[in-house]
Amino acid sequence: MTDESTLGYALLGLLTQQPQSGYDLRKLFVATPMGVFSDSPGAIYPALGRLERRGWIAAGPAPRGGRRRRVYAPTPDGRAAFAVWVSQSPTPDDIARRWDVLMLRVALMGGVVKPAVVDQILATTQAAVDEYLASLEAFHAGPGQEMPVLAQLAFESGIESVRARARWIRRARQRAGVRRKR
Amino acid sequence: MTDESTLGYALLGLLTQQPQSGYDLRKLFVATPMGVFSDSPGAIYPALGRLERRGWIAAGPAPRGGRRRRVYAPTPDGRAAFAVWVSQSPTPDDIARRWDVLMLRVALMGGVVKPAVVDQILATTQAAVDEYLASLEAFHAGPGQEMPVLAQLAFESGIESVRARARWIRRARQRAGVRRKR
DNA sequence: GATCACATGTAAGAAGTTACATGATTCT
DNA sequence: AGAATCATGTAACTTCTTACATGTGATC
Repeated sequence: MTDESTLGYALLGLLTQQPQSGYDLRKLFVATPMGVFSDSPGAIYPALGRLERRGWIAAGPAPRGGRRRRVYAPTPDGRAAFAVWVSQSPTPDDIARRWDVLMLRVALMGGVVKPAVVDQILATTQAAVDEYLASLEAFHAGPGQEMPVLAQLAFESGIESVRARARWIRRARQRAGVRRKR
Repeated sequence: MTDESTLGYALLGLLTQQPQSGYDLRKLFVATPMGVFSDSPGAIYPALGRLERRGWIAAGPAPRGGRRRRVYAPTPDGRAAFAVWVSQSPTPDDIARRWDVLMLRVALMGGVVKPAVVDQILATTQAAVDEYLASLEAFHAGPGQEMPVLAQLAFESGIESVRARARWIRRARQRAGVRRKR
């Protein structure tokens, strides 16, 4: 079976936090930065259909009276699949090109994996970010010098983003750790 | 006619800088952060085909002897279409969800649009980034307080990225302006 | 002469986008 | 009653991904 899409996992994670309908989910996606993973009904409803066919979510009983609504909740299989997804160790590609997906996993992993696993993932992330940053800086100091000025500037924007991530991850590990000792 | 894809414009822009083959372009995408816009032959060659059918690029004469190579160069129509694309004024969506595309435009706009247009685009970008940042901070200080700790952290990563962009754009405008006065 | 790297491409399938369709329910 | 909005979906289209196909020139 092929992998589920990022959007599918995002929906699954939100349902893990709170059973709700496709319409509710869509409102969430429109209202928050999670909308990057698409906020159109033409993506959300088919994704919910896929999750249902996989047996990862199931719709509750149809409400008697009131509007037609399908309130989905994750099945045990769905919870397990979601736990596997959020527990993935970050790959270099996650760091360099799918940071948003990694942050989605972080945002939704609370209550799903043990604090020790969260720490582990954040530690791996820190190492990978530092390494990636070093490679970008090396490029900038070396072959990057030959690029046109505007190309260099655009590249620096990328470097600054990664620097911001490197700083963030240190704070995040502290905050996540503190919470654990409560 | 529908819009060309981001990958298509990226290829067109690179060809504007330097006529070359699909293979050369692919090497570029693999070696640089431009790879985010896809670096697989299954995307690049069809994109080149589309550009050719649009009349935006044309292949030079087949080399006699040596390997089979199709060296593409932009046509006048292609140059014009590219200039239109890079000159677009940044939309809120460009700022919030397609920053990478915006940076691609910046990286490739040198020599294609007049310095005054570059300044104009960067100024618009600065205003839009500041506004977006303010909205994120308002969310963080308000409804964001109710999110789980890890979700807050992930959100803060996004805020920090945008802060980095806000700082970057100020430096970038200076550097781009200085260059102009040379 | 065999193998490797060059260079271009195609096929199947997944998933998103936009736009439209449909009906029920609540509001005025 | 009529309009707006809730809620779910479908259809056509585009483009990407992965994997494979093909042939030629260079290299050992």
